[in-house]
Amino acid sequence: MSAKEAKKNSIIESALKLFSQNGFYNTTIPDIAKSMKMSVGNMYNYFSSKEELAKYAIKYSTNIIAKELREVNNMEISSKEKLFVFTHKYFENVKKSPEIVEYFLRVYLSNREVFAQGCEGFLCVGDFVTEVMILLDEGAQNKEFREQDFFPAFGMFMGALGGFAFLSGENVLEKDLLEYSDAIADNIYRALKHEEA
Amino acid sequence: MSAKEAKKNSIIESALKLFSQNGFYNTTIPDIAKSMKMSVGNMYNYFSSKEELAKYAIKYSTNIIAKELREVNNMEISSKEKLFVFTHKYFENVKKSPEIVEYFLRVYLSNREVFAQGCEGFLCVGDFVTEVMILLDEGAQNKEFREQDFFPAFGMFMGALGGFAFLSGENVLEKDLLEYSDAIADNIYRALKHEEA
Amino acid sequence: MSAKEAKKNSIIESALKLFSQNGFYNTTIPDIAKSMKMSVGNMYNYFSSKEELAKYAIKYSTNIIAKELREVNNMEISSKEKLFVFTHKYFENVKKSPEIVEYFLRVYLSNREVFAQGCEGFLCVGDFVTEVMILLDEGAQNKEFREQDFFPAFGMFMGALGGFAFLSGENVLEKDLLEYSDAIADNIYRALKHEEA
Amino acid sequence: MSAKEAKKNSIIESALKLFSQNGFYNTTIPDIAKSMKMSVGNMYNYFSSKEELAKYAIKYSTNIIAKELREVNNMEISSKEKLFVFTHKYFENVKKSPEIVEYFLRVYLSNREVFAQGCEGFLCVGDFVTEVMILLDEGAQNKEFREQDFFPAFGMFMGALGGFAFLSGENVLEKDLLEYSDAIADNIYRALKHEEA
DNA sequence: TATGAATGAGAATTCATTCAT
DNA sequence: TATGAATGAATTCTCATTCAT
Repeated sequence: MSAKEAKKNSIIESALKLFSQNGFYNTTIPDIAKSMKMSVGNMYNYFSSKEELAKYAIKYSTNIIAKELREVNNMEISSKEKLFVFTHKYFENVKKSPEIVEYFLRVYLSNREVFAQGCEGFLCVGDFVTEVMILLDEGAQNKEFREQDFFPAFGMFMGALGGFAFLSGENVLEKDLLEYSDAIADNIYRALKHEEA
Repeated sequence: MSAKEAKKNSIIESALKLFSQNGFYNTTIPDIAKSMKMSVGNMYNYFSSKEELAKYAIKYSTNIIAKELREVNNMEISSKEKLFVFTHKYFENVKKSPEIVEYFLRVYLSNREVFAQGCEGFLCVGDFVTEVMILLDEGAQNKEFREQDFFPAFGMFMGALGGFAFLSGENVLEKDLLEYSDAIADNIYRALKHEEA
Repeated sequence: MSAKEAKKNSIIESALKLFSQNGFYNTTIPDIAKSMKMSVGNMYNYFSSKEELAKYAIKYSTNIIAKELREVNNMEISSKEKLFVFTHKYFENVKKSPEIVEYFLRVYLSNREVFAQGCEGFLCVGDFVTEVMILLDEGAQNKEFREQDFFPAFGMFMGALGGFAFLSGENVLEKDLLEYSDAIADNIYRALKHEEA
Repeated sequence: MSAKEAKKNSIIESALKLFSQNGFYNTTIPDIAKSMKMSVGNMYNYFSSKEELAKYAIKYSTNIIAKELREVNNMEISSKEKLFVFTHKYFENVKKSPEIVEYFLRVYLSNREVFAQGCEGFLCVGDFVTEVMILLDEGAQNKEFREQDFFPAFGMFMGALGGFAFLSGENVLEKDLLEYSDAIADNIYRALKHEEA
């Protein structure tokens, strides 16, 4: 990775944090520049616009989560176990780097206009969606999960994880985030599993 | 309801639509005024600021959904049936008036700074949260649902419904929204129910 | 003319002066606002962009010159006399309101990109071009002027008048502008007239 | 000419093209550097500022036209013939290298502020002006041209040629530029010549 | 109540120029 | 001589809010 690439990534990480904390429209380029201790003008040597930066950021954060799930998918364990392991890793991530998931929830999902050009369909989050599909497909082929339409299963999986990350961000939870991990994985598992499984 | 109250509500409905379509920061007061065929100045006779209007809007839309769920809660049917009936009504709402749910998902959940003062905790969405609690509590007391922590159950319920409304808004679904209703209610039910139920 | 129309015209006049003195790119919206003693934001209640203002200005200044020439064209005098009378009136204008002609020469002719959209062909200066055509055509029909292609005659007419306005703007002339009027009209007339005329 | 001189000239030629196409303010130093395949920083080893480059460019383009006219002035032909020959050569230039004349018309004449320091009076275009003076003076001494003030004669000569180059640049001409050459030279000649000539 | 002109503090972006390498 | 990252002031345009009418 060239020095310029490294700096680009470093800017993305800073932007990710600021965007997820303050929102896209309340984060200014000077804010990001200041957090990087660089000048406003120089920012534009790395990204041609604020929107472009936001698009790089969603790809960056998606890759991190996708990589996590890919590793789990590659493990030699049952689909049920994969569900529990990934849920746990996911919440660890939310605890350690909340900006990654919050960026997805609060910036990407909510500011369609920013990502309209260049992130059509699942273009910018496809890596992660693909891994979720793999997890669900495998489980169905194993007979661990019921056969069901992709969308309800996907919506339930993402909704349960995303919804909880939201609650965590709102600081309304009474216990540590990780203490809920198994209960949530269990809910998802029960929703997906074969009746008699 | 006074004439003024009626006009206020009419402004809220217009704002709800515009905010949910274009986002809070891409909807201007002149936009709202124009959609109401009234002057900007006059808008301020009804709401003291854009933020105040946004707060009224979240209460307004929450009430609609809460009322829907309250009616279901008051029915003389099993908790399982309540789940299915409400899910169906919810998706009917999403189809008929997507702005109500989209406002919650894309404006309220994603622009914390706007609602920070005045909507602390569940202050602005409490009516709905309360009804969800009632639904879950009753199910547990019936022994239809397992005993479990409120948050995982709540997050899963909201996440599954919210997540699907998102997918619907993204136009990625292959079938009509209502055709998914039972599958989603079923997923939620399976997650919540007693093992042997 | 509404009060708003009047103010619009007053802004155009101010802008015309500043643009012609300092050029399009060295005149800022704050400059124009300051010259009008109004705020920057309010400027945009009258013109949606700096370019739009520039386009209004070329139409405005063209109309003034075109009106002058139309009056001359309507006089009951020979084409030769029209040439002399208009040249004189034109230089009076250059002396009295140099911004009108200078805007044409230094802003309109030299910043094609600004006028590209909306002033195609002679769209924004057509009024004046039409009058020149009438003058030349009439002279040809009178047999006062030779038959010749429109473009060489037009280029010579405009070039001689425009070129001199430039020299005047450069402050290189030794005598008062008006003292050159007859000599210039005479040059143009000699170029256009019938040999034996 | 040293290697450095050669590169300087090569930069000037590139800049001339870009300035005349896009205008002074819409041509950036990075644009010029890119067209030269060199770095911005290195550009400043050749020219201390953008303005300095623009001043070199006007001298460069003036020299080309002046040289053309000087050659004609040195021919052993009548003043009338010189007028026709030069007009033809001038339009050949406009066709072959429009940037040279367009630079004069669209950059030099219209951006006084850029050339204010260093090109006072005719300092940067003097070579050409001198040759025009020689042409006009000789004609007057020959008795081919009328005695008349320098400025009206000069303005008409430059105006007719410049005006036509403009029309050519606007792509409004119906025939090939060179087909107008004699008609234009004829107009100029008729304006300047002795009555009985 | 109602109007819409007016304000002015910001926002994103550009670009001539410098400077460390 | 050559590179291109870095600087930061300047520019256009936006918009919530106010206020005279």
